[in-house]
Amino acid sequence: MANDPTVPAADLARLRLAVSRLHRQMVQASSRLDLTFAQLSALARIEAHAPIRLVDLAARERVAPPSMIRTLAPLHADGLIAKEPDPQDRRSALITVTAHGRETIARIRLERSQLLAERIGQLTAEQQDALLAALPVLELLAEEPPGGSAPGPVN
Amino acid sequence: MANDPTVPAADLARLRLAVSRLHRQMVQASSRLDLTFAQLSALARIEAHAPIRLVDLAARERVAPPSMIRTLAPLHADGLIAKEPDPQDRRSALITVTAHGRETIARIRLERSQLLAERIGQLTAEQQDALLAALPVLELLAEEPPGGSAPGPVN
DNA sequence: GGCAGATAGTTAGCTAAGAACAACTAACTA
DNA sequence: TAGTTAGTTGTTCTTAGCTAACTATCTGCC
Repeated sequence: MANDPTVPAADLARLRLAVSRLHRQMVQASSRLDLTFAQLSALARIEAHAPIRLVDLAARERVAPPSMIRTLAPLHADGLIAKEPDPQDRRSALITVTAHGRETIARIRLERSQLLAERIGQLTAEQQDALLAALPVLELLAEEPPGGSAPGPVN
Repeated sequence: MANDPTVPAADLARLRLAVSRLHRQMVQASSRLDLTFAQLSALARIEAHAPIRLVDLAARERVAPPSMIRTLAPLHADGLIAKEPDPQDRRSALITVTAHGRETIARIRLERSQLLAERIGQLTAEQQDALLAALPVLELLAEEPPGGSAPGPVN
């Protein structure tokens, strides 16, 4: 099933540990005033796939629909996203990012990346390159379904 | 303060998103039966710095002492760690990993890495190399203090 | 045409992880 | 002896998810 195990288990453990510690650090560093990580992730997903229905969004984020509702509620209340009626199906709404939402995403990304930018800026050029080279791979791992089979239409 | 900004803000945002999504995926994939991420992180830290006092461990993990106590309680109850009296200071205890603890860490790392291993095994050799090359950089980012100044003695 | 079952969105209530602060005891230190 | 430090307990909070149950709508079929 798997290829030759070029990556030993010890390195996988290191990767797991680094990711979870990095995440904790990001959580601790983020002010409690703006969007949570679940909200940012959902927002980015909406931006990438808009207009998208709630169930599809929930499926892509791999959470149950009620969880997605809770995640989106503050975004909707603050006008970062909008729900338009689906002409094909009056039960569902098509979710989009508003102009205000796009501005907010851009602003928050800048703010949040400040600290990380400073620390990455102090890495050597080689280390920065290694990070950038691995970025698409990390994104691939982060996106891909743990289940394996296709989760739904590509949209 | 920072070097030339070789890494643009957009990539930082991608990195942040990838890390948080990866973390969520790992959380979802882990069975609820064994150690949590905070526990694994603390355990790895103890392993690396044993014998270590609770306050120092808490400082290294960047949490308050009560949080660390709560994290360690099940580990102590299950005999994964041991506390020896500090001959220098009868208030404090020196925390170490027991043999049972070491076995458990090894076993859990193997189990948890199973899924990740399969998915990484399906990456191309170039992608695997990129990941491995970035691993030390990720660890550096994960370890380094967000504050900047030295947090305490090296051991 | 009309009904049975499936599906979209939602609300209510619950759980777990992870962390915080306040306050306490015991021990150390100046 | 007074103040500080190490460990601990009680209590609370936030984030992020879940299931169950409900309404409204859609769809397939007889």
